[in-house]
Amino acid sequence: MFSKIRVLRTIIYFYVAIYFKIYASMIHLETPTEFSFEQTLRFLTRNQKECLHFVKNDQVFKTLSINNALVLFAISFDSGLQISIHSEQTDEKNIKIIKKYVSDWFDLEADLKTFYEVAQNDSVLKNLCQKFYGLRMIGMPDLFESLIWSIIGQQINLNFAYSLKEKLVQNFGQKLIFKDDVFYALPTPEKLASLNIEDFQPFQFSKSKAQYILNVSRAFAEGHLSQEMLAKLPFEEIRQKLVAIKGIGNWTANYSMMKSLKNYDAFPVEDVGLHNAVKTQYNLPAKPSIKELHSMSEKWAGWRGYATFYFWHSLLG
DNA sequence: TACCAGGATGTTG
DNA sequence: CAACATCATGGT
Repeated sequence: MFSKIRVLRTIIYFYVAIYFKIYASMIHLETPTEFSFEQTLRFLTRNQKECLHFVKNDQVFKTLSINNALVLFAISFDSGLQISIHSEQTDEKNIKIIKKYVSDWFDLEADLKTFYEVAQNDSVLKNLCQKFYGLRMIGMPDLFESLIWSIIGQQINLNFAYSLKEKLVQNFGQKLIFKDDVFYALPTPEKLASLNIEDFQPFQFSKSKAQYILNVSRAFAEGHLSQEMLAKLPFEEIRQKLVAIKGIGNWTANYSMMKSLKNYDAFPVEDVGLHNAVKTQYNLPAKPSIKELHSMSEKWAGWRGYATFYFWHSLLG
């Protein structure tokens, strides 16, 4: 009789432990009315070489470095976002950080209603908004990541850009192994700052591209530049501080401002993808000039970055 | 082979 | 300030 109670107690303990193991690390994140998980996945799966997140069975896997420790979590959708954390320690602090990260990443806080109202001024953009209803600007909550990614993407096609990023991440990034799968996170600024131009060349980086990446990495590693520092500043001051770094031009600055700093009006007007999308969507005989784009974009005032994102999305077909 | 790709910098008029 | 030249690297 005594041993039966012990067995029973053990069983109960076991299931209680399982319960907490599973449910203590399940997080629910409310989504706004204008939110489409389908469009989110469509964007996130746009390139097979993407190595900083992973999508399988409508679940998005992401590794995040929190206090120098990698944490893996998976996001799925079921009347709101469900986040499960696959990590040993998941304290309240980490949960808070992850919630904030996902909210920023999928841009859950943006006032999409107002964007859609503004889009009514432009029949072409209005059409895209109906087609991609609920698409939010999938961002990069980490400014360093968006700067590195946009420098990689300068003047080369996206496919090649993804393959350069893959090499950078796999060779210098942080690695986490979970159930025989390998998950990566971006190299730290310190790690990249410690490299030389020659270290990049075996991976097909041009010398200038490597130098630009070093410039940004060193600025971050040495504390001359940080996301917190910039986030407080007004639009033009942020842009100027970014452009002051050799290798960051207007396109890169605006790209990062829209993707990482929630400057929804940031407008990477030099973007070739935008040019192609606008040509197609407006049925123009040729790609628009920068001047023409500035003029067209007045209709999107306040939301030029969001409009750009929708035009990019139209390139997926 | 010439031209293109989610540009940036430097020089010239 | 705007137009041009040059830089690099791979893909088509």
